[in-house]
Amino acid sequence: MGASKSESFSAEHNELANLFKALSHPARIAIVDYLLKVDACICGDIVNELPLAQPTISQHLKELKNANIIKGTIEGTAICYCINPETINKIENHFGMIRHKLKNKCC
Amino acid sequence: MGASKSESFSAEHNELANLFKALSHPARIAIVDYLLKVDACICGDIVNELPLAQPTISQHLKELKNANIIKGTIEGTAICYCINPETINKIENHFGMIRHKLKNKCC
DNA sequence: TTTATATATCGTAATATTGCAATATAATAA
DNA sequence: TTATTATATTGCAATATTACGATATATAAA
Repeated sequence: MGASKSESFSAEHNELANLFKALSHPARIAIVDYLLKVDACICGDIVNELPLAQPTISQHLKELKNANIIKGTIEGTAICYCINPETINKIENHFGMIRHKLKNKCC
Repeated sequence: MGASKSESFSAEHNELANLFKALSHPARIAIVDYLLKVDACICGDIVNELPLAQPTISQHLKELKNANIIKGTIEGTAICYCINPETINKIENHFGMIRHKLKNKCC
């Protein structure tokens, strides 16, 4: 075999795993980082910022979009990408919940 | 090609990506979830909890250990696994930082 | 209309991940 | 010592991801 047995796990566990999978590549972390650095959401020059070819970046952006980590709106010829705060909050809350549950543990 | 061009990205971006990669599989999310549910850290029966063979689970545990998400201490014949709160805090803080930076943005 | 610019999709080669049977290792029990 | 039990490692087949050249699409400018 080799395929992930995702059907064997709960929808929630799969959702979380997919969210983290979207963040599991340095290029995608760099994209998120860059979107944070730029003052406004008028982007479109991510291709010049990263050491990857345009189709590769387009692919990474698609994965971030599918995971709802970023949103893109058409702005003339370019596309304006920005981070989706809801997803960020969702992830932060998830780890806050874990931290909370850990408080009563032995370690 | 096909290999991730990780050398082209910063150490920090690679570190974060590796952390999320460790959480990018439903089995590993399920393991973390299970460690949270169990009262103490005396575990050892993760194999019976998940629909995967023992070598597969051992491999997933290894990846979580390498990413410092869990720690394992030898407890007689078994091994006692528990979640590393430091790493959880680190991730939570990262997203808190992102949320903070987003406050001054247009979306 | 034609050209230029920005992004997306297709096809494919290189590499990585996943899962497990078989086997190894290590500690305890008999 | 020889089981027994728990976990790790090896080897390999199936599948997924990554990267990019070529090409397609879509909008704006000339």
